[in-house]
Amino acid sequence: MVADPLSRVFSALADPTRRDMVARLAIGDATVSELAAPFDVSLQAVSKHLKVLEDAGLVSRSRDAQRRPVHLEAEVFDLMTKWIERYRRRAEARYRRLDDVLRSMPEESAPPPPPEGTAS
Amino acid sequence: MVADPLSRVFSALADPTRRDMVARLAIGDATVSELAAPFDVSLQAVSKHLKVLEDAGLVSRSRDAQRRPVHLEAEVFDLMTKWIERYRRRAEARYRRLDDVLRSMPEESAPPPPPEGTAS
DNA sequence: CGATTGGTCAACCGCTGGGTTGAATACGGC
DNA sequence: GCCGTATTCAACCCAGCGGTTGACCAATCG
Repeated sequence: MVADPLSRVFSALADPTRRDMVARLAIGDATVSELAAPFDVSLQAVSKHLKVLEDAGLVSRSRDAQRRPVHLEAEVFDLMTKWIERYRRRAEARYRRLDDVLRSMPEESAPPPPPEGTAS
Repeated sequence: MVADPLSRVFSALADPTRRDMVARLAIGDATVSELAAPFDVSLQAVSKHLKVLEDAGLVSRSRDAQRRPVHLEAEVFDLMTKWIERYRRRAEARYRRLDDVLRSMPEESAPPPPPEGTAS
């Protein structure tokens, strides 16, 4: 899995089980078994999910005797938030602009608008 | 593809090509061919990508003669943003709390903390 | 030391995702 | 009505994902 960071984060969170794990980890660190408990899957499956989350930078794992406590890393969320906010704002701005245009020229809507239609 | 909305949105954006398309659409609506131009894939592949984005509620498609202009829908972004913000805030709050704890009791860190380790 | 607990590695399996090509559909122009 | 343009549908291919089981490490307990 050698994808770009953003793809890794998004695809890590595209799985509901992994999102649930993140939700659980937001409350506090947990061991693999603790994380596995609520889910009806093998420990190995959970281990795989954790690897995905770790590769995405969403969690980190340390060591405590036999246990491997999992810790949620909040910073990576920013990567997503920034990307999302960027395009959302642009889209919303466009929407408001269009709104203005429609208000200022209400007759230009039904018939074929002049020539070309590529630019904006 | 009958997954929950959040999974659909995250997994739609897990693909770099689709993110690029969203970026392009943030500038303004575009036809399928226009969207396809920058990418080195077939028109059919682009059509599939658009279907994924549409199923996720990220874009909508109308009709203009033979063309099917694609429009970015900003609202769905909120779904993600809300989810992300929720857990990020919790994780950050925990982090600050831990910080406080560590500051107030600097000796309790290295040796095995009392018994049990499940709760928090 | 051997046994137990906690977790990972490896191989495999069925399904889906992203890509292809080729045929079909939906319009507008003539 | 026919042709070209814009897009989608259908079938197929291959890689990767999420799941399994079985074997394997790591560390603590007796």
